[in-house]
Amino acid sequence: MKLTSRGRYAVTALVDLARFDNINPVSLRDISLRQGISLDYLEQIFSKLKKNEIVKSIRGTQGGYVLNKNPNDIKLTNIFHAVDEKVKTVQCKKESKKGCNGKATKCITHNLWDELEVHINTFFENKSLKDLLNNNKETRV
Amino acid sequence: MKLTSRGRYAVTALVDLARFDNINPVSLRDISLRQGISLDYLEQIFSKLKKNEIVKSIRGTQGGYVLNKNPNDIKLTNIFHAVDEKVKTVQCKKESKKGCNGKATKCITHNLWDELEVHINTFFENKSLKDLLNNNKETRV
DNA sequence: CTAATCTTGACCATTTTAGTCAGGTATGTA
DNA sequence: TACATACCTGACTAAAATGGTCAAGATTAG
Ligand code: FES
Ligand code: FES
Repeated sequence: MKLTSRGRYAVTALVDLARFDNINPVSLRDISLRQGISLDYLEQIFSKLKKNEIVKSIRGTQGGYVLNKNPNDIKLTNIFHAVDEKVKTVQCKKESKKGCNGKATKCITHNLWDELEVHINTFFENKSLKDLLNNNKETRV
Repeated sequence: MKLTSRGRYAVTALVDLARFDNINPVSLRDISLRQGISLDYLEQIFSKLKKNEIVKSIRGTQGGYVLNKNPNDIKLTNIFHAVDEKVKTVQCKKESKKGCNGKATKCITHNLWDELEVHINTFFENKSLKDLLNNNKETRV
């Protein structure tokens, strides 16, 4: 199971953004330079974050992005959902009674994978951007 | 983040094996038929499980595989490790002070990804094959 | 002997990832 | 008004990972 760079970048970029957006919009160019993430890739990512109403954009000179919500209301779940970083422990559809690869029934370990998915998602639901900001200011233990 | 079929198959196959190995070795062919997993793929998987001393093999007619340990001592961690299903939340090396892609320092969200990795691995460390057997008996009735 | 099984290694199609590239369009400022 | 800054969009691609298949052989019970 691995976390993609896209998901990592989305969170990192938003933490960066959250730190600086008090006064002015933050440009992707700045984030790119500060965090060492490709500008072109960031643009793809922020396009998704915008569609999901996590950030707002301001065009033109001196423009950039600002958060569209309180950092406390932006959970990792929301961020990951926005950039299609989903937790998938199975192939089969949840609604369907069928198993993976169109098998007639669910497999004998199915409950386990459901549990695992819940376990991971719980982590994402309990972390907000606010937590990450605090966490980082404290230089943390 | 997604769990690979390889990891899922390994666990499913071992649960199947654990159910039947009381008397005789269990052939991969049987597991393949019961669980609907490609025989050739199972062979790759069991080769790794054997190298990691999770199962023993018995060759020849009436041969097959048997568990090499008590189901209680086979954790998901062990199984996943054996088949290279690792939890990776970052690209950078843990030992190194450098960040992802050879950056000079770790990123500002690094702690988060470490936490996440621990959170997931904890789940795997607390589940044994025994748990899955019990679990399954309960739900079967 | 022969059928059932494990053993090994090569091979491959498809999908995903992590970007790059090449254009736009909008807008504050000089 | 010119122009630099920044967002916006879509196409493209190299490399890796995934989820297998295929072929050929070695062991051993019956
Ligand atoms: S994981 Fe899909 S059938 Fe169990
Ligand atoms: S995840 Fe590698 S530097 Fe933070």
